[in-house]
Amino acid sequence: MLPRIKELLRTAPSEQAVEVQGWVRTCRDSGSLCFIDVTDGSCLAGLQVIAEPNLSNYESEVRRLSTGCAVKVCGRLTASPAKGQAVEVQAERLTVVGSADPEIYPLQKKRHSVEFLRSISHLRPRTNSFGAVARIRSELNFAIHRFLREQGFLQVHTPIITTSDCEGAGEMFTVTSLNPEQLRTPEPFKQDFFGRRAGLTVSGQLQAEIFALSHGRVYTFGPTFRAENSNTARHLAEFWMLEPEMAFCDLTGDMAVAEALIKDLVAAVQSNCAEELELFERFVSKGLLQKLEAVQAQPFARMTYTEAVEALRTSGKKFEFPAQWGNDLQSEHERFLCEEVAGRPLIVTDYPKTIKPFYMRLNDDGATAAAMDILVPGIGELVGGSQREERLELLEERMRAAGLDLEEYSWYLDLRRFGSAPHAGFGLGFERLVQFVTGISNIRDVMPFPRTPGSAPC
RNA sequence: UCCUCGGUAGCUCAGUCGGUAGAGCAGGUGACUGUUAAUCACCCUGUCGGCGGUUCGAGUCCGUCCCGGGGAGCCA
Repeated sequence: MLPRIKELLRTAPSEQAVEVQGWVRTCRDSGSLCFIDVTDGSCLAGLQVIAEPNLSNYESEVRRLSTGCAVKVCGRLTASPAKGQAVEVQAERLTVVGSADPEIYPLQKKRHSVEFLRSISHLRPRTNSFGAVARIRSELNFAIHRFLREQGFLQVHTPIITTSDCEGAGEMFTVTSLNPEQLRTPEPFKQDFFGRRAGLTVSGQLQAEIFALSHGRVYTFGPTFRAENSNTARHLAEFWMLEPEMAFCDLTGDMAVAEALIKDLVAAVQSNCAEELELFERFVSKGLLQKLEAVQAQPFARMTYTEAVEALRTSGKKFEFPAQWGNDLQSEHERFLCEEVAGRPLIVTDYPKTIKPFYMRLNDDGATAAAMDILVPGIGELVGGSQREERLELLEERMRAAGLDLEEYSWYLDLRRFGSAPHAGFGLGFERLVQFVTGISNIRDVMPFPRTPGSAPC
């Protein structure tokens, strides 16, 4: 395969023959020559192509090139005499592979608003910033698998179509092969494909627990679906979630893995996507690089829920909803604790059992659960996790209290009947991680094809 | 879903007291031997989100619906 622009930019120029295929970002006609900035998506910087009138199609095609055209360039890699780039390509042949009518091509050689780009999700990956997001996203994806593999984790492919509702995780999309008329019958799902109601997964946790209790350290990482009518900058109806699950692990071990993971992932982007981070530092989020440095510099801050409530009540700061033990923390509370009290990622632990789902392990105080949330500046909750209740009687009690049918979850209870072991895990919102690392404020701009209430264009 | 602010040229926006709309950028044509969001000159650009109402007259006022931003709830 031909070397990509990312490699060519690092190659010492010696008039060697090269071939480049990509898209025109800008084209400047300066009298007797054209400067064409070509990108192939491999990196942020484009490759400058010099086209002179000796090209056979100079007047007919080259001078008319515009943003978005697909081109193939054959030429020689030379040292650039001007500032701005070390190397450039002296074109010997330039073929227009696909034109892009500048009268109607939506992308211009100027900055566009993210709202406008969101309306053309099929073209926005061609822009500098969305191209950079895509590369960082891919880097983070790879780093997740690499890190967990290094730590001895096994990846489990948990089902996308599921019949078990991970209570507390949100509304499920129903999956059915029935037509709308059949759905109006009294008990429609008995006639449905699976003979019972099925839906798109809201979490792979319960199935991950199965493999944690056979393989020790496992993770599931895939698309997750929530049919919530959430209209915020940090929720999607379809998103990616990483869920590690570890046997013989308590909440302390759970937090240690989550913290080490986040630090490693941030480091991977810092060393492999430095250009992209600089772009976001300059144009998206001033202070981003410093914020990421702060992640590495010291251990994450930690406090219990009870301490958090106390800190909020004695802070002297006025909140729209005053903190009160027993109520969940409000967004304003989380922001204050994380951004102003801690000034770095913060882990809040041991929430009241009444505001947490049935599977979280009851603490010895009988009032709190072994839960932990990792809050990060600018985003809020990045990770939610817990030690799971491994004691059969206590789990059954919690399930009955939550009004769940124990028969439905008999397989889950079997895990406690046979060879039960302490285990813990967490869920990390992948898009929120991409938001945190890039400083991009709206989650719709870190997802290639965001799905939100009323919007799923392509 | 609730609160709030918006929707005017391809994009970003201005538009006063109700009197049939304007700027920058982009685009077009030309000039220019090294440009970096090139520069300079000239030119083009409108269902003022949709529907209904008030009025002699609505981009402007009223109602309603749609779409978007910010905040909240739910959570990753």
